[in-house]
Amino acid sequence: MAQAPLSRRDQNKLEKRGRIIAAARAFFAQKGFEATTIQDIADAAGVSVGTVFLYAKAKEDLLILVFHDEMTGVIDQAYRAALKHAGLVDQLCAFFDVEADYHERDLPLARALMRKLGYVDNAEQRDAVTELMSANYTRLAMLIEAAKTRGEVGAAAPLLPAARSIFACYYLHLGGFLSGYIDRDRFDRMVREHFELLLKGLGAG
Amino acid sequence: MAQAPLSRRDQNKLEKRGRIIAAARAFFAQKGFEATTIQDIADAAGVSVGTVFLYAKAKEDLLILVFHDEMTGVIDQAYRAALKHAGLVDQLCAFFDVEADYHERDLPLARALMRKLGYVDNAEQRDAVTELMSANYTRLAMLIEAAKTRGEVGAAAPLLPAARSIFACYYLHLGGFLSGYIDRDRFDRMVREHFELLLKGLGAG
DNA sequence: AGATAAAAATGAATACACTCATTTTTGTTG
DNA sequence: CAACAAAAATGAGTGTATTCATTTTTATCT
Repeated sequence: MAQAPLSRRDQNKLEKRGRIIAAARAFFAQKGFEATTIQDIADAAGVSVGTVFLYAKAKEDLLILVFHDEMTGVIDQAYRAALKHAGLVDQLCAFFDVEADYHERDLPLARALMRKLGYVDNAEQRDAVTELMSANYTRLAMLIEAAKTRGEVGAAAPLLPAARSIFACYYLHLGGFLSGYIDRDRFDRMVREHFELLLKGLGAG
Repeated sequence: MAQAPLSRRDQNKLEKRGRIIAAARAFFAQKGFEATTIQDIADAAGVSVGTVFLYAKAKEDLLILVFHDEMTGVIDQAYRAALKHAGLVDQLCAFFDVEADYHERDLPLARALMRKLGYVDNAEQRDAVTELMSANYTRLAMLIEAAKTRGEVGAAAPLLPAARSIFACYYLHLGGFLSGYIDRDRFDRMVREHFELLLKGLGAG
C-alpha cells in the first residue's frame, strides 16, 4: 500500500469532506433526510452551502457518501454472523438479518437510500454502489462455494448468478419491508422461503 | 359490475383528473420528468397549479398515475406474448421482454419511476403499485401452474413465492439496465440464466 | 328560486435545492 | 518575498415544488 502523498490542500479537502459527511450523517439520523437542509449541514460542517455542493453534486449524493463507509462495515459483520451457522439457508438468513437490522435502525434514512438506489445517475456514485454490491456478491459467493464442498450445493452451480439471485430476493423484500407492505417478521419468513426454494429448484418433484 | 352513480361533481373531477394525467404523460414523454414543471401540466390541463396538487400529493405521484393505466395494458400484452412460447423459461423471457421493451421506449421516464418505486410513502399510491404487482404475480403464477401440468415444474412448488422469486430477478436486473450497469443484451442473457438456475435449483449436482 | 353549507379550485407566498460570478486561499516561480 | 496562476470556497441569486388563506363552484335544503 503506497501512502498517498497528502499536500496541505488535499489534506484540507479530505478533512472538510469528512466534516460534511459527519454533519450529514448526524442530521439525517436526527431530523430525517427530507427535513435536513443543505444549510443545516453546511453550518454544522463550518462551510458554505456552495461548498457542500462541491463534494456532493446533489443532496441525495450525500446519502451514498454516508452509507458507503457504514455499509462496508455492515457487510463484514453480516459475513461474520453468517459463518456462525451451519447450513447455507441459515447462513444466508443470518447474513441478511444483519443488513436488515442495520436498515431497520433508521427507517427514514433507509427509505431515502432505497429510492436513490433506484437510479444512480452520477458515475462516481455508481462506482461506490458497484463496490458495495460486489462486496455483497463476493461474500455470498464464498458462502455458496463453501456449501459446495459440503455437498449442499451442486458443483455445477454458477457462483455469481446464484449470489445475484439470492440478493435479488432479499432486495425485493427489503423494499416491501421498508415501504410497509410487509412487517419484519413476514420479511424474514419470506426471505427464508425463497432461499429454500432456490436451493431446491422449481423443477424438483 | 354496478355502474358508479356519477354526480356532476364526480364527473368533473374524473374528467379533470384525466386531463391532468394526459398532460403529465405528454410532457414527461416530450421533455422528460425533471424538466417538466407542474405549471406546464397545469396549463396544458387547463387548471391551476394548486389543482394539480389536489390530484397528486407530489410531482412524483403523477408518475404512478401515468403508469398505472399503461402498465395494466403492458402486463396483459406481456402475458399474451408469453403464451406464444412453449417452455417455461422461454415464456418468462418473452413476458419480461415485453415489459423491458416498454421501459426501454422511454428510459428517463422509466428511471424516474424506478426511483419512485424504491419507496412509496402515500397509501393511495401504494395500493396502485400493489395492484400492478399482483397483476404481474398472477400472470406469472398462471404460467408456472401450466408448467406444472406439463411436468416442467414439480407439483410441490409454491406458486406465489416462485412468482416473486422470478420477478425479483427481473427487477434487480432491470435496475441494472436502467442505471446503465449493463446493456440490454446482457440484461436478457442474465435474466434467462437466472430463470434456468431457479428451475434447476442450486442443489442439483 | 334564494339561502346555506360543503367541496373544489385558485394562485400568491414560501421554502429549499442548486448555480455561478466573485472572492479567498494555496501553491509555484523568479 | 512578491507576483502570478490555479484551485477552492463563498453566498446571493434563480427556479420550481409545495402550501394555504381566499374565492368560486356545486349540491342541498326551505
